[in-house]
Amino acid sequence: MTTRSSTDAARVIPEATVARLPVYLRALTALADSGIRTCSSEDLATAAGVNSAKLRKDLSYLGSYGTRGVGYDVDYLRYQIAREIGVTQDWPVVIVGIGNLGHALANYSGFRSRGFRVVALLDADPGIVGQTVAGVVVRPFDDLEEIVREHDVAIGVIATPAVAAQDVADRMVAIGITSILNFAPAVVAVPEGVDVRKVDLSIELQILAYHEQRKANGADAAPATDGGAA
Amino acid sequence: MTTRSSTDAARVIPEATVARLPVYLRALTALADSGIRTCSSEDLATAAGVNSAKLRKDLSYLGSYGTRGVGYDVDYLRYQIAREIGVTQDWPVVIVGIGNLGHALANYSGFRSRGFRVVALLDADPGIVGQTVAGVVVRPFDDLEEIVREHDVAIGVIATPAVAAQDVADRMVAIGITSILNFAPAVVAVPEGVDVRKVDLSIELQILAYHEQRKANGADAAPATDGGAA
DNA sequence: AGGAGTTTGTGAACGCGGGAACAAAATGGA
DNA sequence: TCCATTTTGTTCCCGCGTTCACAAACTCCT
Ligand SMILES: NC(=O)c1ccc[n+]([C@@H]2O[C@H](COP(=O)([O-])OP(=O)(O)OC[C@H]3O[C@@H](n4cnc5c(N)ncnc54)[C@H](O)[C@@H]3O)[C@@H](O)[C@H]2O)c1
Ligand SMILES: NC(=O)c1ccc[n+]([C@@H]2O[C@H](COP(=O)([O-])OP(=O)(O)OC[C@H]3O[C@@H](n4cnc5c(N)ncnc54)[C@H](O)[C@@H]3O)[C@@H](O)[C@H]2O)c1
Repeated sequence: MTTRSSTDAARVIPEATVARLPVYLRALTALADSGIRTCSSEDLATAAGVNSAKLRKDLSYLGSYGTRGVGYDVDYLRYQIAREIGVTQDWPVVIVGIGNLGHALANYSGFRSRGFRVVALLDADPGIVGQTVAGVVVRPFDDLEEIVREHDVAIGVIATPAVAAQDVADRMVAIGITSILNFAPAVVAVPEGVDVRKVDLSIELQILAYHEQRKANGADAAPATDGGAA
Repeated sequence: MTTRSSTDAARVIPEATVARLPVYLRALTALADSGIRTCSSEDLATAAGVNSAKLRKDLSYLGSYGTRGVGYDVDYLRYQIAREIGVTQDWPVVIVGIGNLGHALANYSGFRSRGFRVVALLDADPGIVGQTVAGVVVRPFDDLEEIVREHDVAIGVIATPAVAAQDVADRMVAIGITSILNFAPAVVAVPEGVDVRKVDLSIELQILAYHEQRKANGADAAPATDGGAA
């Protein structure tokens, strides 16, 4: 049915590569915006902050879209990557939990420009339901099923407090959502076939703190005194 | 072999392990909050959403803090991990770019409870400077140096538009910040010795979209009935 | 046309991380 | 005291991902 390429059989793209494709896409868009029509793997790798060999290998999983001795056509490669990722059309997305973070997400213009469309904002708090955020009226959480069916939503965003995250995820899964982006600092368990990705500010900061501490101790050589082996 | 105390140098913790320690810490806090004093690696692994063998190996990099046949003392292990990460005291943090996202970050209570303290909010827009956000007055970006020196800040958060990210990062690095958490969808280059971690909503969504697309296309390529369930 | 220069695509080597499996250590009961 | 049970800490193995290095392919200049 879809653009089923005749040449490719069982093309499996490594997960690490998949995670970098959006970065390449962003870099290509930046290049295109500055009027550049063609670039080498070296150019693009620099813009994307990776090694050029890695970039070439990553792109090789998609196909041979470059020209030896020349490089890559920026627009063409950008389209190919967008197609591979699946963002040539917009994906409908629902956001659950319209608190501090939910407001910021609702107002985020980057959704639209990167292949996503927020079709609904949902919250369980009657005090928030009915408010207009970013031009969209917040609807009760119980409308989730109706909305998901109506817009054929496959991707849900959780921006509720941690205690509610698992419940919200369960409801999403029950209704047919198969991809979840979780901002709550909680591990959410989902059945096979459902993807969950997490964005956790505190974890990122703590990783930075760890390295920061090591930098400090490297000069200092004075780790905290340990209570000793009991 | 013998669990020499923590003052031993040469203890190199794999990056993948470092990234999971905060998750263990969170899980341990949750266990402690529900009154559990002791747990097995299996219990903790379940709470953290990982394999128990991996958990044990991760913890073994820190030392031998468990008791065979018994498990781990929740509070003790929690302290050890917190100490290893470096969050037994608070790290001062500055946030640059107090727009939609910056507001949400400023209002985020999770900073304080997880080892971080927001010492300043900065913005370049005179219309935003002087406003009070989360009880803190937004200061001009040019005050960065003064603030960093005064509070000995090592960690900076970038929540500006993408075009400003590199400039802000450069200023931060010049002033002595050595760890950056970047929310802007841009690759920021920094000198050796400075750590940058990125949080990118669009990338996460695009990764989900890729897999979502594969699930949809899988109908014509998938081998019979394994299809996602099971 | 042919050679020099460029740049891609990929084969191969290597190191890191994940997971199974097991020996070592601690508890508790007979 | 001694043995069965539990659970940790560690070893071994395998697969994935990164990087190097180079042949193939293309352009451009003479
Ligand atoms: N604010 C930040 O910058 C930030 C940063 C990182 C992580 N987080 C995490 O993101 C989540 C949201 O943070 P926040 O600051 O926006 O919190 P918040 O309390 O301001 O907002 C949470 C919203 O979720 C709604 N909610 C609660 N239970 C719900 C349920 N069962 N179904 C639907 N909606 C429900 C609440 O009514 C509220 O509007 C939290 O888990 C927080 O830890 C926030
Ligand atoms: N809003 C979201 O939910 C969201 C989600 C993901 C990523 N992001 C990214 O986070 C960043 C901020 O998003 P936002 O929605 O808050 O944008 P915003 O435009 O609302 O806020 C940006 C703020 O940065 C300030 N600023 C601009 N240049 C500056 C400079 N050189 N120095 C200091 N401050 C400067 C502006 O005055 C403004 O207050 C953007 O890069 C955006 O792509 C936002």
